[in-house]
Amino acid sequence: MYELFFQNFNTKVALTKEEETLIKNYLIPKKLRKKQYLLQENEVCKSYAFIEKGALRAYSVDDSGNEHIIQFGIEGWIVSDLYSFLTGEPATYNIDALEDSELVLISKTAHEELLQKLPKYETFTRLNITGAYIAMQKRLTSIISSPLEERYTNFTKAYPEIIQRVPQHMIASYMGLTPETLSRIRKRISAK
Amino acid sequence: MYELFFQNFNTKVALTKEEETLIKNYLIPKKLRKKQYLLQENEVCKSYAFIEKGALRAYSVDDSGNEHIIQFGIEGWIVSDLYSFLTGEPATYNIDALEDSELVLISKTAHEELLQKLPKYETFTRLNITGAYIAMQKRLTSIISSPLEERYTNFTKAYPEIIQRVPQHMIASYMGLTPETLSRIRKRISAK
DNA sequence: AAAAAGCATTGATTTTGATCAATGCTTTTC
DNA sequence: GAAAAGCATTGATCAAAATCAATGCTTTTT
Repeated sequence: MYELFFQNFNTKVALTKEEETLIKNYLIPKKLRKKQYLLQENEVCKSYAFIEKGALRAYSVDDSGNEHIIQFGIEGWIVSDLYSFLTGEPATYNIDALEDSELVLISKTAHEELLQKLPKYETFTRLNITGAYIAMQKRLTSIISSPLEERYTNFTKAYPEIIQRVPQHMIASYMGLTPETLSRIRKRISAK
Repeated sequence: MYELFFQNFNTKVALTKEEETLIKNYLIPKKLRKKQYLLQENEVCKSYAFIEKGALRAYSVDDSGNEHIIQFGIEGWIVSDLYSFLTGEPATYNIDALEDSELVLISKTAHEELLQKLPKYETFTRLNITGAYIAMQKRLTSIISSPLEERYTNFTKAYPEIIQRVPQHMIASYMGLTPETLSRIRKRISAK
């Protein structure tokens, strides 16, 4: 249990056995069946989740009722509505499972206590956010600067696993496109 | 000197006089005239900059030679090509001054030493990145989910200072639009 | 003070992606 | 194993933004 979590932690900051035990006391395991929610809009996000197994998505719903996928997550990734988690404001995202999944939850209070008690946990947190920031900045740059075909091929190169496991219309949503448009882009690409 | 920097630092993590002095030894002041570069594409980004005064922008240039503004920064903000700074890879962004500016530079080696020596500096760093992450996520969500008019009004509400100080065609670039389109959107909005 | 450069706006046209609609698969569900 | 739901694709039409082009202001530069 928590194998991947600690493997991931140790590649970022090496832990002693005692430290691992300390952290384990704060972790909460959670299983989610496909389509079940981890978080719903307007709830407060009370924990963030490390994905041990499975796949999830975070999405928002606009005024016209259309879903927009903000983020995917698979094994080894973290999903959350970070804004809600940190501020205590109601979440603007929904998070649900795309496959049966196993999560490790870190509650807000656990997070705060660990930050106090264990400097290595703060380092872990800092590195996680930094990585997430850089990934998101790449995505944003790609959206603003690159033509659609390139954006799609970049995505397939960067996240081949996601392409395998997620239906195409969700990739379209993630890219801010309709499924029809993505289908046509793929056709254009394969014509080359 | 460094007034705003330490004011900002202290609102995030309170420092003793000794700690301030320690940190001061690592800081490098830099003045930049309007249009001067802080960083150019393909250089390695060797420091990040806290803005004491002035305004800067980070932008990328695509294959067709078009500029795309990734980020603005004014007093109290941090600008950098974080990816290049952290990995040592060549920068993909250019950063230049939109006004005569005064910066506080923190070099890569200073950053690493401070992280080692001073836990409060790590907390400062973590909070900075977290804030930047949340701001960027809002921007991304807005791009994917909101109609253009709303995106523009959101932007004006969130960053009225930027609107005041930055020419409109740069706002358009930041939004991923042509100047003509933004002009027409503004016309539509004011017609209401 | 004149010339040049930068900027915002408007109009006409073209391109691109969204929308509406239908079809054929494949995967779930009962 | 039949019915239903979910999914990707294709075609036709519509809407939105980009592009091309021109004009009148400001602000810089010299």
